[in-house]
Amino acid sequence: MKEGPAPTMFALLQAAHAVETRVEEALEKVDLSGAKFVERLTCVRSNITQLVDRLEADGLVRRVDDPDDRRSKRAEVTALGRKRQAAGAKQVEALEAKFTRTLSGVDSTTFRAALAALR
Amino acid sequence: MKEGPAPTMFALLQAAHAVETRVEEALEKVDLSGAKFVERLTCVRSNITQLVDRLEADGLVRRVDDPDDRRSKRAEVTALGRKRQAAGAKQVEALEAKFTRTLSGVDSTTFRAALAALR
DNA sequence: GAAGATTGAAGTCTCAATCTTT
DNA sequence: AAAGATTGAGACTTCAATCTTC
Repeated sequence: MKEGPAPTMFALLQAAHAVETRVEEALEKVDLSGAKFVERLTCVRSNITQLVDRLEADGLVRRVDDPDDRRSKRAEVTALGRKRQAAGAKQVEALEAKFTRTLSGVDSTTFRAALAALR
Repeated sequence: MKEGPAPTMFALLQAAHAVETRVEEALEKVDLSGAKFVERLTCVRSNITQLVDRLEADGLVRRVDDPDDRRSKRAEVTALGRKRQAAGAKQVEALEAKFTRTLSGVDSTTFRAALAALR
């Protein structure tokens, strides 16, 4: 019945998942999602298209033609978008503070070095 | 232009995302996905229904009526399912080994304690 | 009514194919 | 041909509603 302790790799994934859930919940308070808040650029183009679709539907962003390149569209953040972004940032900052407190007993340099090695 | 270093919280999420991508890629080699391999029970019921749908479509699982409770279905793993599971486990083990090697310079007890605190 | 499973709808992500513009 | 955006399809996840059985 060999069944060692849960590998560290899964402990990492589990911890990250828990943190991510908290981030999503915090952003939900201000009617945002993680994806909408981050507007990440580390994804495929079609994902951005759909994400901007949803942001535009929420009135947070407006598509504008790029005058310099007619293939391009610019996503212009609306006033509501800026307000929402600020509210989201506030939520995330609060979470970061709590995160830091939770890890107050840990040497952050070492911890971050370990995470960086895994990237 | 205050713009501190990327918070540790995001470093964690980023590292976990990188690791998860590698896990998915490894499982893809044996025609599995992370969800199909883990068959996690930490999700809502409707998710399980759909996951079993996909597993059944792949021939890895078979729905069987529960004789003791006519509301229930049992998901019986097929021979192919067991074979696939073993292949997936092999891939994951290899990744874990690499993961451990990458973190060989880190005190795993401390690292795991930090992760556990975040759960 | 509560517990099983399922369905429908929506968000997030990826890939392949397409269309326009450069 | 290469670079922009988009569309269509599929995987994964959640929630709300429904249906059957307990």
